[in-house]
Amino acid sequence: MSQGVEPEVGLRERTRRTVRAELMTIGMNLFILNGYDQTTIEDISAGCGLSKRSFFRYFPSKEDLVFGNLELVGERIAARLGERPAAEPPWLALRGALDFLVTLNLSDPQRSLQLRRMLRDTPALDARRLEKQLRWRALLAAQLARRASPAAESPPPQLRDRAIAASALSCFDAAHDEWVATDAQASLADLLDGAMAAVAPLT
Amino acid sequence: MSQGVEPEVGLRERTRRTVRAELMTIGMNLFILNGYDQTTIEDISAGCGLSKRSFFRYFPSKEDLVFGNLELVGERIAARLGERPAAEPPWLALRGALDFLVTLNLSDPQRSLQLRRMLRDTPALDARRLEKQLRWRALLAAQLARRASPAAESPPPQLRDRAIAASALSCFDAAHDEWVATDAQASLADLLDGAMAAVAPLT
DNA sequence: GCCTTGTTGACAGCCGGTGTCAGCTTCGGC
DNA sequence: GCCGAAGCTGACACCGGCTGTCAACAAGGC
Repeated sequence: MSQGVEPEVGLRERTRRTVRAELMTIGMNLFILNGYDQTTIEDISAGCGLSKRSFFRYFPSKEDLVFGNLELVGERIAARLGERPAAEPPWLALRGALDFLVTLNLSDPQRSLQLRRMLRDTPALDARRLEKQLRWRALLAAQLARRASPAAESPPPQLRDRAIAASALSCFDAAHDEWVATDAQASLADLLDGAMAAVAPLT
Repeated sequence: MSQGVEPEVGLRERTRRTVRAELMTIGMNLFILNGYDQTTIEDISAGCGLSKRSFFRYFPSKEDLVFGNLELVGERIAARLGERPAAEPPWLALRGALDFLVTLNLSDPQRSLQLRRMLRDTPALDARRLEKQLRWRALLAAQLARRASPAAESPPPQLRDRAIAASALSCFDAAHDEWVATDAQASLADLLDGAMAAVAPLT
């Protein structure tokens, strides 16, 4: 018995992770059901049998219940970008890296739709999502900087990389909104292709 | 005497506008001096001889002290876009419209630098700026939709317009950040040219 | 078994934001 | 001028997100 897959992790850490996950699912369910602002932290923590104070020992803020994993997502996209062939032009490489986001959304389309609709009804929360995206921007720009780029001096390379990375993310947002508008009927990958091609050719 | 330039506006409205303006300047000064989060609404309203409650009769929230005019700015940019020749390609037309933002920043560079630095230290506030920019995005996309565009069906026109508008705004952000990084030494207009040209040729 | 460390609930407090209310000022009609 | 309607104000109470503190308890290492 007791053949733990992770022998390094004790009871403490295991229960902690369980509670964390439970708080996330309970919270998201309540958010989608009653709205983000209408759901208080006491509602969520009471659903877990915890006090309001204890909630903040698992999450630094209410928003992190929703966006806690988003930094990791940014790192993944950047990692994908790093794996693209060096000869590929930046715009095309970004399109490839963004396939990670496409796959992520398609892994649970229903959830993705619900989340996006909740954000639409909670502008302040959507604003925080954009803030997280600023970090993605920086990570992607840093990856572009590592790639061999046609030596041009007229735009400082840092500016060039950030502008391209930011534009690509904007295109994804536009595509994602359109995808939500079609109730996930359209192909997110095709929409992203269309959005990016509309800005610059995907050569 | 009493030859008011605006006969329509009574004493009530005049004092109201005065107080509003005073709250904005006092607030911004305190924000830049002590930081946004460290400045309480009572600090600001007390500086104006008002109670905390009265502050909210002039501004719906603390953030609106900083971003109150931003919606108007978006409308102005969109208006500029509407004035561009119909034959001009969208990317170039947006570059022209964004000259409004360039001029705005250059009208008081010092203030612009201080504001941007404060936003850098207050991520939550910067997030709200991005939220306002979402509105700009929509306004600009709507203007693009009004323009004659090469009939293409593969990307839905709404998606196409939003992607292009969002990318242009992202380029401005990148250029603006670079401009702030150079302490306003570089030419904001040139940086914007460089950023947009790096994404797509400004033809 | 003991001691360190982590976790918890309870309490108090700060701040942004809202509802309410009574008292005052401005304004418009007369 | 007068007077009533409408606007503005401060004071108070309240909510919810968030933080500091503290005593009690459970888990883990030794």
